[in-house]
Amino acid sequence: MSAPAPRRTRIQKRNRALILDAALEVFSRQGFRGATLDQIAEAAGLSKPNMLYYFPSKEAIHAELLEGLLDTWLDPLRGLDPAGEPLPELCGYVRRKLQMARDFPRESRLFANEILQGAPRIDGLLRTDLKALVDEKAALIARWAGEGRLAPLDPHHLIFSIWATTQHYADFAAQVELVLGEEGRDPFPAAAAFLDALYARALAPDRAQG
Amino acid sequence: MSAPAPRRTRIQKRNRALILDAALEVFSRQGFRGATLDQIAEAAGLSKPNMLYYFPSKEAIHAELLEGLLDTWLDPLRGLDPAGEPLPELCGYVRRKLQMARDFPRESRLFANEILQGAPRIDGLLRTDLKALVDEKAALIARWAGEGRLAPLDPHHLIFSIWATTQHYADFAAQVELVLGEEGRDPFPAAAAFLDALYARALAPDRAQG
DNA sequence: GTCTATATTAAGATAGAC
DNA sequence: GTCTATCTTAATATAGAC
Repeated sequence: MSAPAPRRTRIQKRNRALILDAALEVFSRQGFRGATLDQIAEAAGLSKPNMLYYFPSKEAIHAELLEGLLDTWLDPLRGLDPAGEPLPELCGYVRRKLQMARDFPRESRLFANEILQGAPRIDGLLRTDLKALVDEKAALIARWAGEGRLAPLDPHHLIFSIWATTQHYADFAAQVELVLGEEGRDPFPAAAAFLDALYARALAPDRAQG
Repeated sequence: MSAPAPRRTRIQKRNRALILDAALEVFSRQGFRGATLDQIAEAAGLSKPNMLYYFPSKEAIHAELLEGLLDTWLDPLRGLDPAGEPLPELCGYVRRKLQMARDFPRESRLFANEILQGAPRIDGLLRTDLKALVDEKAALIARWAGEGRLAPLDPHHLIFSIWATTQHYADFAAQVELVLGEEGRDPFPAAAAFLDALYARALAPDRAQG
């Protein structure tokens, strides 16, 4: 489906990477319309015309970021293993997803910005790739619940809750930091412990009745 | 602290309300920088200069929206009653917060946009009003947990998880709709049932050990 | 590949008539 | 209170020299 990777010189690779990194920084904070090429060029350390030598337009830069995003973003869910034990599998998923929020907060915010706006530029990918994967994993979770190996919770909404609780630490980091009031301190260890306990409790299957 | 409410004619009240409603619509989707006065004026059904007769600037419109927001937004948490039963109190809080997301999705997105950008315009209010209320209610939850009437979960992170899971249905509505694939249908009843079950399970106190 | 200079449109805001 | 016209700056993008 994707075009073949074009051959690029070292300098092209370097500058494209600089631009994409700078654009991620700016788009993830300001959204598409709020970001300006000036801000991105400055963050990349390039002149605006030089930046536009590498990408034809603002839209093209944004599109390239979004394109690469969803695949990485769904990796943790892909890793949910039908052959594993339900409870550890789901707790592992939560842990991986939280780790993504910690390691890639800008990607999380870029995605959040896009969805907040109504997903105008990523709608197609969500309808196909995202929905297919979620439906597949929701079916797996439903099967586990049906076998009594997991609490009987709506699988789609369970996945939503995992997305929400983990991405919260990237998307709402400013608020988390202010509320916890320990502004230098890393909130992720406590978040990981909390989420593990939350889901371990909520997902444990009902005891077999006599 | 607030200035006294200025006296206003009927036409002033009507037009200010039209402008604020239109601005909420636009700011909540596009963020502060992404929104334009042209979009807001058009949505309000007023000319741009006429709109600027009622508000001195774009910033002033946005500031007025944010100012009114936090109070309403925190009402559900304020309702957490120290005299009530812990489990029903918390489930009631979740229910009220979800109801807010359903009834005021634009307010939720406005808030989300502001935090995503690093809370530049609402930082002060969060440090004072928000933090004070959260700390107060977290202490209450900690007390309940200490008395064995609630599961021993970190109260601050518990509150974060409730914010995240409920606001998700407003902020990420586009994605929720696409993933559920029933595009006309209201996802809130199922969400309410799921969240009630999730928190009822997770928050139930450990059984007393012999 | 990179730069300066600039064309073009959009956006925030104001002037002044009515 | 509302409008048309307009000022000013910012923003996307391009031309063309080096």
